Amino acid sequence: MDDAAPVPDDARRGAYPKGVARRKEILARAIEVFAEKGSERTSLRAIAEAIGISHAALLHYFSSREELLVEVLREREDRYRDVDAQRDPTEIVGIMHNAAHRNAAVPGLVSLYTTMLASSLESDKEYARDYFTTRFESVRHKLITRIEAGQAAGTVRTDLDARAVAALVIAASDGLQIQWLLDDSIDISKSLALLDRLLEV
Amino acid sequence: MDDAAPVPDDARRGAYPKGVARRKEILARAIEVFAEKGSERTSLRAIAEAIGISHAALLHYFSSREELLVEVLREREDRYRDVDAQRDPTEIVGIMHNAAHRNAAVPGLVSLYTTMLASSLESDKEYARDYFTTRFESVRHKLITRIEAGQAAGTVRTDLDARAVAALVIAASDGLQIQWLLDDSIDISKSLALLDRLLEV
DNA sequence: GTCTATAGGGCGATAGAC
DNA sequence: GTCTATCGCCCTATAGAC
Repeated sequence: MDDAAPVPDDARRGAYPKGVARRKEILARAIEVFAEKGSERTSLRAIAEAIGISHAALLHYFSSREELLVEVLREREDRYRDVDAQRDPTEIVGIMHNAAHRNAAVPGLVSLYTTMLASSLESDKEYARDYFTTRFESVRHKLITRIEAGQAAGTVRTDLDARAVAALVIAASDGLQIQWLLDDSIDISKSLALLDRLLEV
Repeated sequence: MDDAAPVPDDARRGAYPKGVARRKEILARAIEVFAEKGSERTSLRAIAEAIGISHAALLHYFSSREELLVEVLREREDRYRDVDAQRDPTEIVGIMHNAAHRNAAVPGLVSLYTTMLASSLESDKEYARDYFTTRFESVRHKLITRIEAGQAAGTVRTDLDARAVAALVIAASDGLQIQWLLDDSIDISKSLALLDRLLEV
């Protein structure tokens, strides 16, 4: 939160302090909107209307619809980074479980995540694809560290490849959320707790 | 494959024999096209062009773009139903593993599956949502039967809830495919084999 | 059964006034 | 910094000729 420097301290796209603040404000409002309305009506015009500005104003802060939607996901995830970091470093499924629990309150954001993930597979969606590949790689790494810590501490089976487990845990977490979005009788907690038990020594 | 009866023996949408044959032909061609090109350019116009007919002709056989894309997924899946049914009835992860192996050759179809799954979450996509909810429920059921058979045969841990395991296995399978689409260093087989081992007694 | 033509609309993005 | 206006595109779906 500097004041006069023209340096994009936000690490992204040349943005000046005032602009950065407004941008954050817009993102916060967008998160609220998506939490309620989900991946419905995600055109620039619809989002702008929901936020209460024009779609042209939206494009003043985000250079494209794709960038806006990705930044919504990033911002939302960043909010909980510190919370997760404070958890027991040998917990593995626990941190996904925690995220799933938070997400249960905002199916709209889970739906947006899924929609953007699918669209990132298209060749002209570089911005989204970069976000997801980087995100997956970083989450896998975080998990690998935890898995190895758990193995060293004797709470996790040592006959398992950490990277394969990490990919599996993320996959389970993402996949269960989708099944749950389609059928809320699916019990994400139950399946994740089960996976946790399977990994135990 | 009857001949003159106006009954939709295809179980769907009033279609007459000649029409059914042509419809299947179109679906087969569409599967080829998607296998190559994936979830790119999936507009009716683009699909029609790739197949070599007009988009209006396409709509003569499928009442909407949504229906066409769902039927592509259904047709493709139906092709392997018998193959799976013949496998050892106590195999669990094996049948997902098998599907994953088939899919590795056609990332385009996996990508289409993911895109349609995401879009089925939107409220105006009833046709797609019906397909996916029914499909998930039926795959879960198939797996539950296998899990219980495995438990009875003594090859699967008996301290696990079959439905929770089923949801987990499907989630893992779907989720790993997505990670693999974004990063082909992800080893689906390795993670699935690992899950298989975890379920063993 | 397949085509061409077109209706009819939403979209992302830009230009330029204030 | 935000707006209105508009461009130009692509889309789904339909109508009607052949």
